[in-house]
Order: sequence, then structure tokens, then C-alpha cells
Amino acid sequence: MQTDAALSILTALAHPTRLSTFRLLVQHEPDGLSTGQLVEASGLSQSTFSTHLAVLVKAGLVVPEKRGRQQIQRVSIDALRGLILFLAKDCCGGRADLCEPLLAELTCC
Amino acid sequence: MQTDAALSILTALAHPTRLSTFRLLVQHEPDGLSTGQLVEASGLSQSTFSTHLAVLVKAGLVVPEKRGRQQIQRVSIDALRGLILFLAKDCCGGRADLCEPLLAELTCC
DNA sequence: GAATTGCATCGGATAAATCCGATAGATGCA
DNA sequence: TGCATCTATCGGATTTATCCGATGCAATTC
Repeated sequence: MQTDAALSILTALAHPTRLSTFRLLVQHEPDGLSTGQLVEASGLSQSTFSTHLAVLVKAGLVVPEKRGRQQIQRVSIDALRGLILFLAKDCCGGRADLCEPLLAELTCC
Repeated sequence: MQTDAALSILTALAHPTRLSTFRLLVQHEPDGLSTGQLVEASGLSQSTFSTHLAVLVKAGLVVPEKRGRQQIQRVSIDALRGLILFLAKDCCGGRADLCEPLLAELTCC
């Protein structure tokens, strides 16, 4: 993952609506949710939410799939993994001392 | 980590200057860097960078320490770990199937 | 005590994000 | 074909972020 891609993902997640949308979609893996369901969950207007969703899709965090008139949205676990690796890379790169406590808690699940 | 805290961290990292500052500080653990050194590395004016640094500090990602006239800045690995756990939590919580590929790459380092 | 250094904060200009209603396009149904 | 549904995009108003120079404050130095 390059810096620009990481910045896109961080920017996409740095908004209450987009972060909760992303988390909601993670919880609904692998079925996904339709855009309409996400609009309803967001409580925002349809047009406003559509703009937010476009940010998530452009960042690669969410992948849409056409199903009739609807768009089914799913998260990209790969994108999430990429971001986490990017954030952890600096300390992992030759810094096992920093990385160890980070991984210790992650492997607990 | 609560949603608000995660949002603060994501917002703090969702800016080129702040992200590169954070990564630079990770690389300089555990000695840290002075604010002046960070200003120089950023290429921005001193006042502008000070505002960015305040965002990182407020989010808990960077912890300042007075040393004479200077402020030594260090990252909080705890905050980074907190964010990563927050992002991974949704899939880890009862979703070992999603979490496994995420951890597989992380443990490689 | 006066001058210097290091950093934070203020004031203000510019750019970007956010929100909505209205509209357009594309798909499915009667 | 005509109509309803689902989603994206446009236009525009409001808020927020970003940037800088100037100033203020605290700690060191002479």
C-alpha cells in the first residue's frame, strides 16, 4: 500500500457516517447490504449518503455489485488489511520491539 | 477504544503532513524529535505545522514532553494499537473467518 | 534585566467538505 | 409502452479545514 492509497482510506474512514457504514458492512459480511438499506441506517438524505458512499468506494473500502435495480455493497477486507499493514509497517520494519506488543493483542482473537 | 476516539485518530492521520509526521516519529522511537525538527521536515510554516501537531496530540497519537525550551514529540504506540484493534474488532468479534487472513499477514513480521 | 530562542495562538484569507432538494438515468413491473 | 423504484449527479448554501504572517508567552543566555 502506497501513502496516497492509505490517505484515501484514512480520509474515507474519518467521518462518522462513513465509519459507521463501513463497520456496518463488516458486520454483514459476506452478504452485504443494499444502498437503500445503508441510506436508511445513516439517517441522512439519499443524495448526501450517496456522496459518502462514493468516497468509500473510491478508496476501495467498499465494492458495489449490481443486482437488478439495487446496488449491493460489500467491504473489502483486503483494503482493511492493507491499511493495518501500512500503519504497522513502520514499526515492524526492523523494529520488532515495537511490533511485538502490537501483535500480542491482535493474536488474542 | 470508543468510536469518537477512533474518529479523532483517523481524522488526525487523514492528512499528508500529519501522516508523514506520525510515521517519522514512529521511525524515531523511542528518542522522539523536537517540534522544530518536525517543522523543518514538514516544509510548512511554523504556525501551520503547530496546528497540525496539535491535532495529533489531541488525538493522543503524539505525546509531547518539555525539555528546556524545546518540546520533544513521541508517538503513542498504545494509540496506534488501539486504532488497529478498533478496526479489526468488528471482524474479530465472532468472525474468526474474516480475522484469520488479516492476522496471517500481520504475524509475518 | 535585556535579548534570543522555541513554540503556541490569533486574525483573516482561501479552499474544501458537507448537507440538502431537485433532477437524471437505468432497471424492473404492470 | 407507461409507471414506479433505486441510485447517481447537479446546483447552491453553509460550515469546516488549511494556510500564512504577526503576535504572545515562557525558558534560556548574555
